[in-house]
Amino acid sequence: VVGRSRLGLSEDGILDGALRLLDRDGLDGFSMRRLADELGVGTMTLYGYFRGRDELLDALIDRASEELEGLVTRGSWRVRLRQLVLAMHAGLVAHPGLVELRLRRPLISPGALRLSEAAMSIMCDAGFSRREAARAYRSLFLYTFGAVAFAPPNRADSDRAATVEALQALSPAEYPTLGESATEVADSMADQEVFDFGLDRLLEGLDRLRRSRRPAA
Amino acid sequence: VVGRSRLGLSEDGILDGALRLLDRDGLDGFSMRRLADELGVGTMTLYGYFRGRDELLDALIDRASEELEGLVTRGSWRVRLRQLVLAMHAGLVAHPGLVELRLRRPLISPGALRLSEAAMSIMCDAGFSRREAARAYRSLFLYTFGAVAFAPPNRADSDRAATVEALQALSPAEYPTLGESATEVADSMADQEVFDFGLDRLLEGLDRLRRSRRPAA
DNA sequence: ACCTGAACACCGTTCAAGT
DNA sequence: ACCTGAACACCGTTCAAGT
Repeated sequence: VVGRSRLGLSEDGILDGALRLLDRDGLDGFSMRRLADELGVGTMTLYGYFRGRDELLDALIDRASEELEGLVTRGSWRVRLRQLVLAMHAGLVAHPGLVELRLRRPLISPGALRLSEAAMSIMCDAGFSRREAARAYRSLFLYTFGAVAFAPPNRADSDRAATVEALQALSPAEYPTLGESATEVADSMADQEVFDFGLDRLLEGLDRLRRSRRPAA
Repeated sequence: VVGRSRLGLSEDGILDGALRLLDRDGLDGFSMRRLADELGVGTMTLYGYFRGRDELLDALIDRASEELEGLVTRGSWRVRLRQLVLAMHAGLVAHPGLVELRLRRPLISPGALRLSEAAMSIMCDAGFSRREAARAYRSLFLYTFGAVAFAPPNRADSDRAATVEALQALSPAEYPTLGESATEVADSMADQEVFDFGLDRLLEGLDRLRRSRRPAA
């Protein structure tokens, strides 16, 4: 289905260009006019395929979230859930612009709900109640999106440098612990393992909850 | 220090107006021209106080983050850290627009670092290494900002409704667990307690880590 | 059916000026 | 010192038209 219009245009082709533009220039650099230029068509041509900017970006999210699906492998509920969340994280990191523009709407396209289905099934099978499983997945979801939105890896080094500078400017009297921990705090801004650290704490806490409800296991 | 210029203008007065505008109309509704109108001055007047839009918004964040400081009370490290994170969450929920515009820069103003100082000192006193404490606070921070950015409470009900609709449209064959858990999943979109749930799992996981390093306690 | 330029109501910011 | 209109280079989108 590769473009059957006069100019070789199609919804998919437009979305490809949009994702390319978003990855390259960020959300700030994204505009309908620039996208049209990128595709070599008039701006208004895009409005024949999408009702407007918002609808185009929604369609982009919907399509991209289908690619987030991670291979669910064998192992304990905890191992499988961990893999699922790490796959979601990796998928988002590949396209940080998507996270930025998803702030204002819930993520409930069929593609995104595949992940929900997989996560819920892992947890319900493991003995969590449906309510616990729903809350747990929601927590993991918020943590994962927060991590990509507020600590995109491509920004890690500059954030680290800015943090060092800010910490050095503090008075040791008012900020004693931060003064002693300047290195560790700055490192945590650039540390790719921080996400895994928090994820493992969350999973540990979920495991404790599950064990307390099923003392036999 | 209430406005000493010809028009009664001051940096603080401008920031007050900016926060009011941001709370009322969201980041989409915020513009330099509208802020100037709101304040009853010419647009360019603002440029006498701030170099531009970005600097103005940065100043707004810096000032607002000082207000996040929660009263640190007595209790175990876990109780105190929990209160600190809940205070941060409540402060952000009061001004969701701030979260939106903080996406692109690290949060390292002195005001924000007060919270870091308090959290680091609680955890280091409790026996966490500086590295663990830094990672732990970073995880809590990402979780908290993610929760406000991707699940602002004022949007909870409409998100819940949209989720119910999306879940009902799914084929039970492809999404069996989600079909059974529709109520619980939809509820988790509107559930004010989801934040607390995830926070408590994180804290539980941190407690397990701490205990494993200090088997005596 | 598919595509588009012109026009409208918006932006942020530079510049040169007004008091 | 403090304030500002005009102008420039951008936006998204409506409308009326071109092929």
